[in-house]
Amino acid sequence: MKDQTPKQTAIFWFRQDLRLSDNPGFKAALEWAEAHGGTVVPVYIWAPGEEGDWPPGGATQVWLHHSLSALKQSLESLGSGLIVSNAVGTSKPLTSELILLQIAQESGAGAVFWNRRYEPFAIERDKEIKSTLKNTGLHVETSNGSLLIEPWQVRTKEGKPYQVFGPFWRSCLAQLEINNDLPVAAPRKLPPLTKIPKAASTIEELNLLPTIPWHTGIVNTWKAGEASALEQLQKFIKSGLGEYQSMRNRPDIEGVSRMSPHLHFGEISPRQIWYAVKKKAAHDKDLRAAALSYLREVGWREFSHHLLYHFPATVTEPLRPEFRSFPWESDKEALQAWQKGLTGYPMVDAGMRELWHTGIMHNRVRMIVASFLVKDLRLPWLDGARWFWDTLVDADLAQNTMGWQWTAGCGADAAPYFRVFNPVLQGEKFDPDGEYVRHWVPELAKIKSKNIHRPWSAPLELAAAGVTLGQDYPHPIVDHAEARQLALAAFQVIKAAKQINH
DNA sequence: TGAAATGTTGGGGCG
DNA sequence: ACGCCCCAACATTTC
Repeated sequence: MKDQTPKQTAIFWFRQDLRLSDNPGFKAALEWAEAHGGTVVPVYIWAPGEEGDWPPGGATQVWLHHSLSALKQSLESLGSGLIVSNAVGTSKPLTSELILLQIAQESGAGAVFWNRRYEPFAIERDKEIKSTLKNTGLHVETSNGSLLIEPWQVRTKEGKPYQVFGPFWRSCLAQLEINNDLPVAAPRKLPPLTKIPKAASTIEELNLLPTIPWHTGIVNTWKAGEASALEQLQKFIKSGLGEYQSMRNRPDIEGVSRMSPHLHFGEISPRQIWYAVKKKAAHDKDLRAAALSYLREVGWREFSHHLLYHFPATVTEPLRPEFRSFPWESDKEALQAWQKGLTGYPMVDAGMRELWHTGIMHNRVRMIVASFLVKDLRLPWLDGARWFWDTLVDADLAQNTMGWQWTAGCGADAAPYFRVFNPVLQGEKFDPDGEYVRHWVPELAKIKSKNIHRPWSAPLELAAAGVTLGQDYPHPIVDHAEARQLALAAFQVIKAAKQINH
């Protein structure tokens, strides 16, 4: 190759958008390449060191491994391929920036494309990379591939970011009625990947899978990748949407869409979901309410990104400053009991075990276990957030942060301090037959549903089932009624702190 | 996207 | 027959 080779190639940098359909950044790269008579080099860079304090957790890595494999296969089946680059484990430290520059040089690229991310450290890094690449004469273009509306495109009348979900979503809906691009179909074929850069690695070499195989539950529960995401969406729309409103809080029933990990990795876009659901509802008027209630949950995902973008400090700091003086406990044993699903509260333990085993936890149960950690045990919400970060396949900084701050009461539109979930009542209400508990806490499988959420109050039944509390299943690590009083008392402390600050 | 405490009402048992 | 008490059942208030 001569030095004067025209820069015809476009690099597309895959990040949290591991799909080919409705991928605006990828589409832009393809169009640029076509216009310049060149090709596209699809790239994925593994650089966990650039993820701030939140490098991908164990479950995330397992998912990523399989999602990258699926993506690579689709790219290859369309005549292209995926360049996988590893910034970790080499003798000299590499960065995404250096890797992109190197690939650009080797492939004679004239442009680099990607879809935007919204985590504070990612914004910072991407800004630097963009500036560096531009300074070397490259054309750089970024797109919105992950959200219905950009965080900065929704504002209150005073021009401020929203802190309450209701008006936020109303405003989004109004905008989306007027202006919402249709999803773009996947390309039917791709320009060939002619030259493999020297830095190219393999998915295997990223070492994303654990050496001790704890991840079989995840593998058996899920199928990562775009095809699986689209298939699951269709299945949900066909057979789950109608009952969504009535069943969405029932962890013992398949009542939810299970889109969250697919959305996190960008195997599907929220816009694809939006249009598929809208289309179904237009076809079947009876599904209108169900469709709105489901899309509202997609709205919470949008809201979380809005909050993360406008209040980046909330990743570690409470949005409400008075919570800095909340008297959190420090109890390693209690934290571990919670993590392992050994609190003695069946509903909490079932959730934590489901999480550990499958990488997911039903949303209703997330609220229950989170409330238990933060209010019954009074352990810091960040401890919970970090555990979820490591164990959830859908771990997403925006949603994780918002969710935990909501539960702790220190976030936007948060649960008021006095709202303390009773794990027994929540179990009786949302797992009325005890099937969810029976599945994840098999020690209690023989206990009748009347008592399964409070086994300690049924000594005869426990004896008949051969279960001894303290041996086969733990005693409750706290008394909920007492714990509630202590939580309410703890909140008086920050009430006082708020007074002093004002 | 709670739960507990407190207040109110009305039917039925009972002296 | 009547008033009194008890206590579900429901409503309201409080945390």
